[in-house]
Amino acid sequence: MPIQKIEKSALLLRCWEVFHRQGYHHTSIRDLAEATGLGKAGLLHHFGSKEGVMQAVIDYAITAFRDYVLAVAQEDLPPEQRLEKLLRRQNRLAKHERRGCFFANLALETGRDGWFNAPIQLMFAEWQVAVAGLLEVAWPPGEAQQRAYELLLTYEGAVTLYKLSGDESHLEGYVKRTIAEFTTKLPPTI
Amino acid sequence: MPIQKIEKSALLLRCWEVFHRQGYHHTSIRDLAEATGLGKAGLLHHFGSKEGVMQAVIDYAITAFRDYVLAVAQEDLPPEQRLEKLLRRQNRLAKHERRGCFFANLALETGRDGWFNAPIQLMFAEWQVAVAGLLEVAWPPGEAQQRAYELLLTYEGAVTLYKLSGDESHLEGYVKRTIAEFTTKLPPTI
Amino acid sequence: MPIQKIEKSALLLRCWEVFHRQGYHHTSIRDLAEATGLGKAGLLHHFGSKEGVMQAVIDYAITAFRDYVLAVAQEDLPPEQRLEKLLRRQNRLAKHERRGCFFANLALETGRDGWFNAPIQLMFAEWQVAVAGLLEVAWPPGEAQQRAYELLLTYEGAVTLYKLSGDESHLEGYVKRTIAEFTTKLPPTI
Amino acid sequence: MPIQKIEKSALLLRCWEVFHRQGYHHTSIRDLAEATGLGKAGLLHHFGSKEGVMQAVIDYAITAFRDYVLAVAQEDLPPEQRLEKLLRRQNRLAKHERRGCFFANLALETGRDGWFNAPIQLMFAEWQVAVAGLLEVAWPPGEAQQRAYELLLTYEGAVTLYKLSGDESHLEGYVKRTIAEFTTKLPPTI
DNA sequence: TATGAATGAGCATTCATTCAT
DNA sequence: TATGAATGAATGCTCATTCAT
Repeated sequence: MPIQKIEKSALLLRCWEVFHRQGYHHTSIRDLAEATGLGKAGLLHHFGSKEGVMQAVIDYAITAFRDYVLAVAQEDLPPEQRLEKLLRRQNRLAKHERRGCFFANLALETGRDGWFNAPIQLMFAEWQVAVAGLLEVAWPPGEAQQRAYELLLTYEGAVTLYKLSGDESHLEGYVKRTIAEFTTKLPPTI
Repeated sequence: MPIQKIEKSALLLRCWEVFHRQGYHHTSIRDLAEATGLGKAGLLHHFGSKEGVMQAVIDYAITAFRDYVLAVAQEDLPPEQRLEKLLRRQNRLAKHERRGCFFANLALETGRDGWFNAPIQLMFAEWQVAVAGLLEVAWPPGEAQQRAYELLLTYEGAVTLYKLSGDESHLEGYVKRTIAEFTTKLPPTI
Repeated sequence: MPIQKIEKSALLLRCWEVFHRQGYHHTSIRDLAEATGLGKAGLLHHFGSKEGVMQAVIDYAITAFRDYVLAVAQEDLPPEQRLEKLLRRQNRLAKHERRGCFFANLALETGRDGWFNAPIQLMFAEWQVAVAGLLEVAWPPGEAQQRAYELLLTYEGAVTLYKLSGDESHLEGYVKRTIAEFTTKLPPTI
Repeated sequence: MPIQKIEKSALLLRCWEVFHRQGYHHTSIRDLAEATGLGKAGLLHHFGSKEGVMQAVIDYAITAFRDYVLAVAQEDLPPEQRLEKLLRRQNRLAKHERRGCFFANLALETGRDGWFNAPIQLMFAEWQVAVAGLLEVAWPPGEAQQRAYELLLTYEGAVTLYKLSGDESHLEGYVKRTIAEFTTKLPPTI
């Protein structure tokens, strides 16, 4: 049983990589089958359909993002280090094969009819909460929330330009500007 | 001849709409053929391949964007009105069938291997130049440029969240915040 | 499993007939699908591509030719009867729907770039060995070999004229002349 | 008018080359149009259909073959030189791009239903007459005719093996053996 | 649970040909 | 006479999915 679960998560990681690399429509069941080692029928046996695979992959990606990125906000570090670490981890994901933000890619590709929109919106909301929590050391709650929102916008823009150009300075400049503004506002630690 | 050109641009408008609605991979030659009224073979006679259609559509979309949005920066209006008009026209395009930014959609869908990346990057560069030109009324050139860059990032983020949620306040808030900051910095006209 | 193999060989027989009747380029996957009863996709599932079907068909045809024609050279009969039987069986194949020699047809149609040339050359070499073996009763090895070579040339010419005209005497004359020359050279059996 | 005729023959030469290289079914109107410089519609305007092009090409090829190869039989040379020259010219044609015998290729590709069979058969009959005429110096008419027939068979076989293997010795051996046998039978000239 | 065969719809593209100019 | 546009059928092949084992 637990072994099974491990296997399933390895399966989903493989599928996530393929979807992330090729997008939803451009990925075929065959691609996923080859990436996982299961046959086409085997994959569909597990997930029911291509859409089913994607749903499982999104759940997996969200959990992974929470554990790898958002969890940093709760670590036992000074807040500006927590913020920087969080943003850097986020960037690291985006740089993987220069794929950018998995969630934004998916949202923009599948668009208004996307059945995936809802979980992605929740994901973004969680991100804002986590970041706003950090910013509250420097700004009052309302302003912290607004700044977290604008940071999200800027990040998605930066990742778009990065994916388009391959120029990592879009991502790095984003972190630097954010941290710089944060630390100057931080109360002196004495 | 001129009649031909008009017809071809009508053709490209139709194709642009379909690509914008469905993305590149999810659009079939059949879809384009039906949208234009030409048969599949007729379309390919003009453009050679699906990729050829897309290339022509991108050229068309860039020209249209320049004429409809960027040209506003040169109009005979007070700068803050020019900026607002430019941003609002941009938003109007994004709200069309809730499709968001055609160029960003395309870039994120086709990604690093996209043969379309180069013209889109040029498009974004032009945008930054046009907007920075307007901002120079309020800020010194270097800062105006940096602010134009950050406006681009924020816009792409806003449009992503708009497309994801359907909530137009992402786009409207973006314009309001931008104009507000601009006008407070503007020298008094008296 | 063994059932499968039988089915596959029935499949290949059907495909061989179609290719033999229509040639390679003039045969479509659709034609093959209809001849076999499998759908187009079903056929391609087994062979991967039209070219893949042809490769399998060539292997099948070579094996069948060996078993049906060349094997006669080893039968337990007087040599002149073996030669005649071999040539007659060859003719019988050529007369099937007046298609001529499958291997020569293919070679001449696909030509120098044909990926099928190599196995066909081997096939012809085997033929020469088998026939030369029979001729050695009447001529010394070197001459037997040369005569087998010339018999091959003449046969391919005869089959060409037969296919062109439908006149079976091209094939029958070939056998008669060959056997006549062979038997006159044969040592008396007492 | 005469200029036109020259142009038309240049047109047909181009088409002949393409058909000879690719076979009938594997050649498209587009291929022919590109080879001739005329547009697709232009070609069809001249010849009515793809089949019409081929018919004209066959007429052209037959005339050219008569002029270039068969006419040698009437030249003012000793008969064995005429025979050798005729066979060598024939070989030269076959070696052109390693395409083999245009007429046999066509006959084997299109087969029993070929609308081209009749003129090709006439062509072969003419060949036999021309060669038999030469052989009559060495053999009585009936035998000369039979030998010409067998030479035709052997030639078609040799050209098949040449096309298959690219080994020119099939063609050269054919000429050498033929001439050798002819000259030994020739009455002393003294 | 897993696999190979099969299916019918759809893919981008090419075909020979026709038509209007 | 010649050309570009257009057409409807067909091309080889892939798609997501189902089914029998």
